[in-house]
Amino acid sequence: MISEQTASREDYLEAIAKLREEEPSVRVTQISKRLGVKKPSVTAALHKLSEDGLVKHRRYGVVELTPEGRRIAEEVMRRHEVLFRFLSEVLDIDGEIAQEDACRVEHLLSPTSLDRLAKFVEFVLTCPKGQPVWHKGFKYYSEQGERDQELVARRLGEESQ
Amino acid sequence: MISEQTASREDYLEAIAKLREEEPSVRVTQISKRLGVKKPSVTAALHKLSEDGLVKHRRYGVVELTPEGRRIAEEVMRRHEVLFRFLSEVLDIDGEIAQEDACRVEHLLSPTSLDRLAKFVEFVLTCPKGQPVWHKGFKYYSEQGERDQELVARRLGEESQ
DNA sequence: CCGAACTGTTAGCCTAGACTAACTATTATA
DNA sequence: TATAATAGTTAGTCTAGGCTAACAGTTCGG
Repeated sequence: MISEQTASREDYLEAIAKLREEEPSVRVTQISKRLGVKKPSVTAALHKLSEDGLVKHRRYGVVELTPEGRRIAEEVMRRHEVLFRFLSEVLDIDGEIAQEDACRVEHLLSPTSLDRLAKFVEFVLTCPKGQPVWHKGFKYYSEQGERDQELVARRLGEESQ
Repeated sequence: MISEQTASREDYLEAIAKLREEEPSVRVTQISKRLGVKKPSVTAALHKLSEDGLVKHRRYGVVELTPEGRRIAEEVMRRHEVLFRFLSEVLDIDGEIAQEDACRVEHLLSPTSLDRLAKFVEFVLTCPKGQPVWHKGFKYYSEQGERDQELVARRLGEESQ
């Protein structure tokens, strides 16, 4: 479903958890479609995840998360959510792209940055000081900037010396 | 120098470019130290990068970027810079962590998101509407939030349904 | 100018993940 | 119930990257 070339263990757990919310039983084919990966890759991944006690899976049977697997999946989903909201709601990135970027980045950001980002998103969208103006302000600024992207890049470069 | 377990081709190009700024000639050992990777890994990486025409390197000699290699390296450094500034200046993340996160994420974010993030950083730090207040506002908010982090997380969760 | 010390390379092996081709179970339908 | 279709697995390969051990070049000091 979501286009990706390579999926990590965490992606599998996340996919299984999401599918579980949508359908009563999770099967290899569903995971395969969702992650854009062939079925043998899913089988292989499930083997490893089984060994690590994160999923339960008997040959030709359904796939389930263990409590530990579920815990991790939920953590990943939380990270995904934070990133997705930042990209789509704060940066106003197209939903499709925001999903893909969130998928890729969700495994790599440190907990520190992630937590801080969560607070930041919360802050920006809540705007406690009562200035939701800033959001419109950014959109305006950003659209203007589309024309002289180069200029902005150059300014960034200079300031960073 | 920067702690990392696995480095991508782009990391090598970036490291070479950075080292080049610091010292007249770049050698395998320097790259190895900088990326926290053993020397044979560097040799192997240089082979591939040579095949792709991104670096020039003769056995036991110095390492140089080709024009194309330099172009890519500069692009990566720009991405790194944008991410680092966002993390350290906007989110106020510790410099060490910000560097590491930027290193990991810089290869994965889409150009769209990256450009938008660059503009966002510019906007936030420039604050065209003349409200640098917001920055202090976030710091305050964020410190308060440290105590009831859980609560914030929960609120995020609810809203995302 | 020769050997010690350092630098770099090769060879061989490991891990994560993905793929195809071919085989085995299961399900469903005539 | 037999057989076709679908689902899942196995086996064998591939790629990117990393590592160690052992070998080969270079350089520097005596």
